[in-house]
Amino acid sequence: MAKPRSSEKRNKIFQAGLRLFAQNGYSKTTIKDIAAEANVSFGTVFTYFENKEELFHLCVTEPIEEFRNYLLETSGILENFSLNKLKEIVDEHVAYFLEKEDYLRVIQYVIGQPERFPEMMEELDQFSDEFMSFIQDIVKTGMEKGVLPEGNPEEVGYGYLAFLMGARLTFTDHANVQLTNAFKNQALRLFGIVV
Amino acid sequence: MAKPRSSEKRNKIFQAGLRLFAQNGYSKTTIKDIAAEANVSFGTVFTYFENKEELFHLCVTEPIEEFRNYLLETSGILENFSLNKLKEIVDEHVAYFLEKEDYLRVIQYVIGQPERFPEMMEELDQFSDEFMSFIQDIVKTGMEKGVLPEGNPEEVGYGYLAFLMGARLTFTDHANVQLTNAFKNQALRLFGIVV
Amino acid sequence: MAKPRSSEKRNKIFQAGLRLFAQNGYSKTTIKDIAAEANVSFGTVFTYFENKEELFHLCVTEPIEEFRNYLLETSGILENFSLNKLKEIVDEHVAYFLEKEDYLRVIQYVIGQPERFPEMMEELDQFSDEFMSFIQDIVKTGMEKGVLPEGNPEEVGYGYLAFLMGARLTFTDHANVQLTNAFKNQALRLFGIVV
Amino acid sequence: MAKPRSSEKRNKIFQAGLRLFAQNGYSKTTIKDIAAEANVSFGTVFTYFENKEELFHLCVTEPIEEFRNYLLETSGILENFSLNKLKEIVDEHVAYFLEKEDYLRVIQYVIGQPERFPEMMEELDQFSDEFMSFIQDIVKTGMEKGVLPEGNPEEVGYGYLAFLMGARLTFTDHANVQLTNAFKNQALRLFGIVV
DNA sequence: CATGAATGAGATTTCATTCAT
DNA sequence: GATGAATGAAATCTCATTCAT
Repeated sequence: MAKPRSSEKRNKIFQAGLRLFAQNGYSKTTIKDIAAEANVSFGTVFTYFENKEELFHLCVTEPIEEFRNYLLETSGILENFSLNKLKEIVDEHVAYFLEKEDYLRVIQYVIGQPERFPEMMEELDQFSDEFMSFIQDIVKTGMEKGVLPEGNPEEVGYGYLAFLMGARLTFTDHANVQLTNAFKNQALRLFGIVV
Repeated sequence: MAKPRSSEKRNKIFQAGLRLFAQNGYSKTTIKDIAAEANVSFGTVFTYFENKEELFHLCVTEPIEEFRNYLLETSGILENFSLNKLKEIVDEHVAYFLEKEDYLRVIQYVIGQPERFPEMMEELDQFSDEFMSFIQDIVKTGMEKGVLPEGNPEEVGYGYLAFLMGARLTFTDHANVQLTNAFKNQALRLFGIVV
Repeated sequence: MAKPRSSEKRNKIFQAGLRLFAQNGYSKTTIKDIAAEANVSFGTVFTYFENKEELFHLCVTEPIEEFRNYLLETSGILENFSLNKLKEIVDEHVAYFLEKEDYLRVIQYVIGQPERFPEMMEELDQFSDEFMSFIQDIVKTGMEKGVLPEGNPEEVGYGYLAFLMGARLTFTDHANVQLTNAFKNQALRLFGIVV
Repeated sequence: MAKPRSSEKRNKIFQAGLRLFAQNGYSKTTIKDIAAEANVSFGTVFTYFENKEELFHLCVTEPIEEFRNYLLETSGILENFSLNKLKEIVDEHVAYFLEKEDYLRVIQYVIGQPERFPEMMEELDQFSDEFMSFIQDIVKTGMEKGVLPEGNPEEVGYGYLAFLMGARLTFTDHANVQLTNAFKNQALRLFGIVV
């Protein structure tokens, strides 16, 4: 049976799932917990989601689109490149990664068990390719304009993504200003900018 | 009842547990799986470990000592600092982090659920403090000797640890030479060294 | 709340229920399945039937009347008994039993669980008594007129009913001409007529 | 994991399953019920059987062998055919079918839902073919020796099997002497023997 | 020490039924 | 009357742990 795709309740359940999957992982999170967190009865979860795995799957894949829009929408940078613009973008990236703690934890959970969720891995890999390609374009443009030092754009892409993930996942202080600044500065260093 | 602390069988079970916890997380990993992976009978696991949680706990905490020794034993660097020495150390760090995939996944699992395993979190936090302090000392020394550019040593510490974790956890290619070099170069950039 | 006793929709639901109960038994058949098979919405089933058990109960008991009419209406046979008339009746019985596959499966389901549906069992028992009594009358008349060999009319009644039920329930080929003829001939043998 | 194939407990569970599946059908019978009937804890059922369906499957297929041995072992009849021998065999068949109530109910359950358990249907069909072929041989031999009247052996086979099944399934009095005799006599009539 | 049968708590999932729209 | 979202009881199955052999 087709499940309703949007409704206030569905959204509450979805957010509850995201939060709890992030906090406790997939197996430890129970449907009962999710229902309670969403202030919804047990059976209602199954009104909106076929089963636990589907809910998890959607928690992983649905936000990708938003992620894509947010992270790549700033591609105007390429036409009018400048150091300041780069700083702005990096600041936004860092802030966004630090803010999306729940979602990134869930993603990490999937990446950590690639054989278990191959379909989801593929979607995530595709997105990470897009993101790294975007970074590489920035690096290339920056080098051409003489704003960034010589370097291997691919390496910067890898390093930058790893850094953003690690920053969010390694430190669990939810929003520490000092930490945020540290990461913003260090992220710039990965582009070769030493402030 | 006191459990034997070392024996060939205990070690096989321990390694099997580490591998499977890394691959599937805590809940998905069953004692039966561990016993099979260790080529040991089901009940034998309980001969060497009180229960599943204790085994997991030990998988997280026992290797910390080795980690500590390996990562910090190179502290001779401070007395005789040079760019080449820094490069060597960074190379080793990157290589070591990439090699210890299983262990780092397990650690990440714990860090991702800080409320669930508070005791283990504390031990890990302590180690990460030590490691960052080590890095800060390097940065301070490097700046004093004019080998490293001015910067905030604390920020470098945060960024470097985040980077190492993210590098290992974001990319699942088990051992990619190209990737390894990328990470080595990028890690140096976090110290302000642009090659 | 009184439920409507007849309507096109009610009938569609009833037939759908009969078909599915016959195919999958009581527990495996869901209201959702019945609604789908009847091309009716889920809640509508409850507009016409108090609950699942009532629908099942009615599927078992409502058709008894039709069964009674069909099987016993030929009682004119007694007044004008002949071998040909017996053959006609037996042919009709066999054909009718083979045709009413769904209903007979449902009946068998109830007979197979006598403690579970005692009320329905009683109604079915009553009908089977009537039917056997009808057969016994035929046998008695046939013996008196010298058309049938000596025998125990009660035994023929038991055997004949058992045979008709078994014929329908043991062979699942829906309508096999060869099988039908076989059963017609064998049914006559139960009356002592060897063709 | 391979399950133990024989043990006192396994047998108790098996018999309990057979009894309850016969009484309540597959869906209504719960593992809890089976465990209670077998005087065994809930989880122990899963020590001996993979899951509910496997237990049911085995309840259907395991006894076939015994059935085969019992029903066909009397094939010596063909070499030394006589009316008395036929009577003996028929008596045994009737008695055996009436005795094996549980098992026959379970078989009937499967035959009634042929699409649901295709694998089991196949095994049952094979056995019923063997049995009917055995009956046909008897009829042929009996006709050749002039002991049985002319007739179609195939038809007798169909009719006889249907009759035995129906006899057991239509009447739920567990062991009624009068009924037994009725069925023995009527069964002979299917062979063309009118006593 | 080593083993694996026994146990039952706890998780997922199904589905009859209610009831507001 | 018709609909289908909401509910929670009840079923199956998993698995850590115990303990007799």
